[in-house]
Amino acid sequence: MATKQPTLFQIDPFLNKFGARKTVLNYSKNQILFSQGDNADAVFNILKGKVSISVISPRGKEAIIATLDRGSFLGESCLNGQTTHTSTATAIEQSEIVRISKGAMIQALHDDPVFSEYFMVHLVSRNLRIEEDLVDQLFNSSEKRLARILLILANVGKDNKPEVILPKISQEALAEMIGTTRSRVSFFMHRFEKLGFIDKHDGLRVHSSLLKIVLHE
Amino acid sequence: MATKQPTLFQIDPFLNKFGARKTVLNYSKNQILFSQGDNADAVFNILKGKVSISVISPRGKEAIIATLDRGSFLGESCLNGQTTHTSTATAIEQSEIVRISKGAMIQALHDDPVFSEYFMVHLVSRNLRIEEDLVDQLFNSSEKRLARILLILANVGKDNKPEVILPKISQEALAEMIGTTRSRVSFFMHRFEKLGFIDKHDGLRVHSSLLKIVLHE
DNA sequence: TCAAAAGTGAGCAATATTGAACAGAATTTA
DNA sequence: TAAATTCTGTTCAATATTGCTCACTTTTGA
Repeated sequence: MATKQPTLFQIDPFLNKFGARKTVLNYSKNQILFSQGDNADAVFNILKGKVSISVISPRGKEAIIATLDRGSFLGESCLNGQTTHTSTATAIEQSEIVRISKGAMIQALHDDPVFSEYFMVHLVSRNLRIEEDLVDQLFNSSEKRLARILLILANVGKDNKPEVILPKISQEALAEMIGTTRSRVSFFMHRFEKLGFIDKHDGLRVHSSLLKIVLHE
Repeated sequence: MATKQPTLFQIDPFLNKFGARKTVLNYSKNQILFSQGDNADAVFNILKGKVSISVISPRGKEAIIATLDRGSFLGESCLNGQTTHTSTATAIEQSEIVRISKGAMIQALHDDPVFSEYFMVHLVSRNLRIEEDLVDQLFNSSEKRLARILLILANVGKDNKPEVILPKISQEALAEMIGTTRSRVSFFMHRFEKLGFIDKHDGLRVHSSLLKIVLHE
């Protein structure tokens, strides 16, 4: 039976490349890696844990535009000449992160084609994922967007079990991920529960195959 | 908001790298480069013209998720192991496009660090732009999204003129870009016109500084 | 050039969504 | 453990948005 997802290769084999121009950092839950507006002069990679990327609108509304796992890069926009961060990165659990200075990153990308490819694959898949999120927003009602994000969260484990227990997540956070209000999330969660798509005995259980119905209308 | 694109160098100096594994193609207006579902085995670069990237929902709604100019790459997702295209690329005017086979692209990225950097910058800025679009969708009403897309279109010329004439574009296309209905676009265009933010004497003129008011509420 | 096709300006009822409120449940922290 | 804080379920009126329809106008292509 499918053992663990073939983790391609992690960043570890490359780490020594960066010498002193990298730092391994520990972040506790809710600690901030960088904030919207901060100077952008380094790229980060998640060795362990999870990080959310969020944006705050001028009117104070918050949106979570990504949650990233082990292996993901953050802060790549500094490679593009961006001098400040346009989003805020927050550890959502105890995390271990390596910080690579912009210079070291550029040099490594230049010198090591294997690393460069590794990084490029990350960029391309991030691109795809954001594009999907955008399409989701363009096409779907908030009910469908909620169904979709629940399915995505349920499939992180990937084993395609019929019923998956979700890591704890607040309605508020869900609302920020799909761009709606908490009351709306509450409303639909109830509907999903009544319809048997999810249930709440020890944690939140998602019945993927049923919930998929919502997506296909 | 549309980050300034310092035209770096174009792809031209790299073109000879690809030898016979590239083709320069001519597309007429509305001709399709590839369709959603097609096999993805090449990367494209726009030498001249404009291309729109669109997605069709299961229910037949269409969304335009990007319009790309000279210098942009398309179809990069094949580098990520994607075997089929998740979107459709259509020339929106007479265009000259170079098609580079996946193999040739991977090899060039591997062999030529300068080309690799050139491509990476493209990926990162595309990422930023899509992220902005997503944030826009998450935060803003359709009125603001319309204002924003008009401002982006008006700033392609970049000279920051107070009044810019827009290349012709239908309300339908605008609706597909911002994820709303044509009637909504029609409604807001009128409002903008009444308020003096745009006007329609010879083509569509956008008064950028006024229209910006809408964004800041 | 002229008919067909595409685009536009309404208007309108049915829905969807927001945003704010409030009390009770659950969780965290001192 | 108790108080403080965060979450949740639930209202509800005010808006925003959709999805149509229909009559015009403009553009396109044979």
